[in-house]
Amino acid sequence: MDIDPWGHYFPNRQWNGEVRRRCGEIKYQLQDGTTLEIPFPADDSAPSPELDYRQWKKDAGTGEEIGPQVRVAGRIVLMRPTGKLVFLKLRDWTADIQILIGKAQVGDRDFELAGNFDLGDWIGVDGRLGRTNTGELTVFAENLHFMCKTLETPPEKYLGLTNTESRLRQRYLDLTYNEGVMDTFMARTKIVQSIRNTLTGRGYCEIEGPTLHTIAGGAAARPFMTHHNALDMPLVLRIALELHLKRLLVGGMERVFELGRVYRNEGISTRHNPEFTMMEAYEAFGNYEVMMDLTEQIVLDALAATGQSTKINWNGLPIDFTPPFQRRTYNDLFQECAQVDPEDDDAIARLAVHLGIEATGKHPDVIKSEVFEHTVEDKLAGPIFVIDYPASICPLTKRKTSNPQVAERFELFIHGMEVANAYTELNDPILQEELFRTQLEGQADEDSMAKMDTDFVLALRNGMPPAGGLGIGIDRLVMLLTDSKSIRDVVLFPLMRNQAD
RNA sequence: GGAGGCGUAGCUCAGUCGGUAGAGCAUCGGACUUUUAAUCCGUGGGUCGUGGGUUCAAGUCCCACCGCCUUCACCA
Repeated sequence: MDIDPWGHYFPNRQWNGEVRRRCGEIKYQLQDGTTLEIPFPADDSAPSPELDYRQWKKDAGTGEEIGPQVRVAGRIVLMRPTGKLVFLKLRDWTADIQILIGKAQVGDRDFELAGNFDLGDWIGVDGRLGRTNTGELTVFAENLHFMCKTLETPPEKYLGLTNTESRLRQRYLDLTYNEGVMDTFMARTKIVQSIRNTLTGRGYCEIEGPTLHTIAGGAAARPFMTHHNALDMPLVLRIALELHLKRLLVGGMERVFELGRVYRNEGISTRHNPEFTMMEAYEAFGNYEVMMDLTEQIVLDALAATGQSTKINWNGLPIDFTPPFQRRTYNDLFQECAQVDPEDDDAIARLAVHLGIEATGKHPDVIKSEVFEHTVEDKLAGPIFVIDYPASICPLTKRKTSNPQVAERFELFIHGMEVANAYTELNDPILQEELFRTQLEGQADEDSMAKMDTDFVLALRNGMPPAGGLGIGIDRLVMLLTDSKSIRDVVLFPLMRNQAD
């Protein structure tokens, strides 16, 4: 075979999906020179079940279909050779399209080439768009272009690749051969793009902060540890975006956000991956009320960007995103779900013991928070903003002027999942230093907050404008908007252990 | 880390009471100019996750380990 299998250049390619949309251009030409319209809707790629295409063709008289000249490229996912004809199903990331290769039409040389095609090969085809006798939209090949060979056997043509481990370790096969996988990840990019558009549309600028930190701050999580050789300095991977974005507020970036990866050295589950994507946005002169409105807008825009209405299903459960989302105070929900007076620390401690929570030596608000997680969070079908948290569990949040025991914070819950977390940012350096110090007491060394971030306090001493701050877990939002049960379905390459030999 | 499930051909899966390792698809060879998971004829393909143990004999029973899934724990 004198065809270079690795070097064919194939410019000006049209996507298979676009080619399929052109099927309305096909004319059925009769022998007397007149033409008939093909009796299919222009956007319909499948034959109409009511119509017997063979019979229609017979009734219409002998003639031929003349479609536009098209050029397609993709991977061969199905091959049906029948003597001197070969039917292929060609797949690109927009759609599948059938190719018909006839020996008389493409010539001996290209037909010999077609005889060497394997499932999984990448090829390009020049030809005319038309319909076969059964009515299927097809490119009738005139020239073949061989692009790349696959050396591995593809998955089973009907059942696909179902083994979970193989799907994750060989995501490229999952993307190509399993229905809906590509759609989910395309939806993810649309959601991410939509979030950027929403924020930049409101005057935000996007920045890239450092991922290597000397102190892992902005959240309570165990960090991954690493080391810089030339500086002989221990470093940690960031667990949140917060503290550097606030430094930028100090510097005068009045609306700033980052959308990027954070790393937490903790357990793995259907809702946790060690590295995940977070979006944090900070708006000077805003507060948590402003951030609630922004959160709604981000979610609604993302729904629109993925072509969905405000009423969707997740995991068989309905979600109604019709704004405004419900807003309930922490204490109200506590009273309602835990059936205990949210002000009665003793009663809460008794309930904690009853629930099997270790209560001794903990701050009453910490106990309250754990009781809240046990009794309230699972019941929050949402979308619901839980607002006004106990101040002592919110070290980076501004207190209500009317009640310093309450922090201006909200979390957005949907079906028990925490999707967003936001507050009116604390910009009092004296109080911030004091709260860091309080956090230090009784905390284990590996806990990230157990280090005084004097550099951040110094930043605050230079004056941070009052601001609202918002964090959204992108992976969880994508899970909800793509009806995905597991975070592994929305992370292209989730962390896996070394493969067994 | 605890509990439960799973691991057999490239893929999807059977494998009985412990007694010669099986099927479909895919591969390879042949026939076929309108197929739709094409069809028909023929063909090759295995360290049964890894390592031990019991036994005359282990894919099967026992132990340890590796990996994946679920669930709990952990998790601002």
